[in-house]
Amino acid sequence: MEITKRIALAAAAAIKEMWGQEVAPESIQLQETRPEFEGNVTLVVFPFLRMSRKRPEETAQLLGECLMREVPDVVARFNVVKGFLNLVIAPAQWIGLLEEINGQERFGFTPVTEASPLVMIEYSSPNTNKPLHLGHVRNNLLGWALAQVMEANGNRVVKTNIVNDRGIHICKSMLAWLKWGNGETPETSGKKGDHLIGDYYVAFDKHYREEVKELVAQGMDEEQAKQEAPLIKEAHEMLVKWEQGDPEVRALWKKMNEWVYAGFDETYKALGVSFDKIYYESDTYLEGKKKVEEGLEKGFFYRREDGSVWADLTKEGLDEKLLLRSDGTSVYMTQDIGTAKLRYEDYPIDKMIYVVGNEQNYHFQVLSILLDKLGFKWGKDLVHFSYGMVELPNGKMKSREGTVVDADDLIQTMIEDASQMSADKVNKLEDITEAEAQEIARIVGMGALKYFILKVDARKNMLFNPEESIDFNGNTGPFIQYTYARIRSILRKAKAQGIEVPAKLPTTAELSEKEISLIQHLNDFADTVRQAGQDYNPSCIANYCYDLVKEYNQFYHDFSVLREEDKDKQVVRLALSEAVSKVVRNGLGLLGIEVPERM
RNA sequence: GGUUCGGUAGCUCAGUUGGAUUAGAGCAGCAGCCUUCUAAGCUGCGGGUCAAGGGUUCGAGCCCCUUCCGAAUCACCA
Repeated sequence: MEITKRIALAAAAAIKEMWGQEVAPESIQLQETRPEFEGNVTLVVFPFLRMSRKRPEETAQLLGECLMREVPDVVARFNVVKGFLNLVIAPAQWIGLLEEINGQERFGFTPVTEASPLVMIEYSSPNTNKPLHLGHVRNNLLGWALAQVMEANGNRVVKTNIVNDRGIHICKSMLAWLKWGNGETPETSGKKGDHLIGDYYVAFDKHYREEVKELVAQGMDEEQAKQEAPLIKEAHEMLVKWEQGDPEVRALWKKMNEWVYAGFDETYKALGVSFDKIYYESDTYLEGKKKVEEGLEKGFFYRREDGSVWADLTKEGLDEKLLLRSDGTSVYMTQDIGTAKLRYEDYPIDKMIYVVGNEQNYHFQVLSILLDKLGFKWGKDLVHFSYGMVELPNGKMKSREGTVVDADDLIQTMIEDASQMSADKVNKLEDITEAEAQEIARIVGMGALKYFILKVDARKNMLFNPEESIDFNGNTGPFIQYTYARIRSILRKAKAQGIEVPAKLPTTAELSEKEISLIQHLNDFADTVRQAGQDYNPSCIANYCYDLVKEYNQFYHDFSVLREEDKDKQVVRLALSEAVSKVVRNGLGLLGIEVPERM
């Protein structure tokens, strides 16, 4: 049993015995002792002063004596500072804990069974008219990490993507391609499909703005000009044709979407993300209409004189929300309802998590209420995993102003920088093939990018400065990967010397403060994983990994793992190193960050 | 204006359910450390009114109220 748990139970029993009060063992505060005091675990006695009716010091003293009696194998000795009871734990307990951590391949993970709750996570959700940018990268990395975290906490997870493949935006790209494309394809141009389509989207916008400008110059007011410009009218006509199923338009749409999907797949692969099921809005938007009609019949919604359908949410403290336009076409909300319906037909999900930016907080507040009204049992408790925007030094990313950080460019730059970095190193790895070097550069470059994004609290807006490239030193992914690679190197060398870490560790070795602190730290991994799942926040795992590795590094410089004379101590330090590497591998794994055996 | 979220070092960020005279990392700056298990590292130094004010209590960066500043949102856009 865990050390803290045993202490908490014993303390609760002692309190009941001495002062006759029931205390839940979980409510007893146990924390790591500050380095300036002697001890490993500290029990805070302030909450029990009312029960003991004694001074803090006296209360702590009594509790300490009681614990020495009750769990003598755990508590070796204690001291009292004000209301803090500092406990020195018997070394054998720490050895036991270390064995336990090393004994499990996935320490801190909750196993998934058939009976585990089924959680669906929607993330990515791209539009098909432009390539992915840094904002999407944050979404994809968070979505993937969250899926891993939910699984580590004992949930069955279905990762899903809803592709926004229909609407005026894709018609704009199609039209521009028809007008100015001369039949250009990804093959003939050598461009990635999503970039090719993105270029035509930009081209449309450019010509469109010129038209508007010209109309304004002719005396038309701007709002009218925006609607009257020939290009936008043509795009609208194309959308109507699309909705009517015009074979020519549909064929073009299909062809161009395929190009985009091929491009996205490359980016997804580079990011290391994947999906179990992909939905397309072209399939779901009609379902949404049906569902709204259904709600209309049941009286949840109402129809206005112009034919548009609305939901009145004023009772919930929100506004009235449009669900169908007066011409009967669907809006964003309608599509999400349709998608929800199809999903629930496919999977009997218990919980739905939407990974979508915080700009849509209001949308999901409304969606939750609507899905609940329409009878989705998970609607009320749906989770909008709302993450903050990625900002640039001069504000938001705006594709029109060309101030976007392209995902593919960024990935390529990161890998090149990592490659350069290792080439510049003095103590380069020798006997390494070119292919291995490239693979390491990929792992390290992506590690830097992923860690940079995931270490920040998902809810907060974050800043990315393109002028300064993402760091490889300090609090970064590569630093953690580097420590991992070094530990692996130590373990390889130990093995070469014939030293293996046994399952049963020697108990005679004295443990230093640093070693005990490291074992405690390792043990916290389980709590961190749990917390990440509870708060839907992978960032605490990233920060945990950094803290752990930082502590190990300091330990590593104070002691020699391989040169220790005392065999027992050496084995314990090797076991500790192994445990750190394993926890780091699992922790980074949850974030989708790979670890290199050498770097 | 309503709603929601945020404000911690020059910059980027941590800070678990309130805990210990001194609120932590990294970057940037300065000074050291490669015959020693990988220097993508380690050790020092400087840098803070935790936006401001009040409250709750043994104790507040964290909880409550007020104010200031910033962001998002409040579309027959997606």
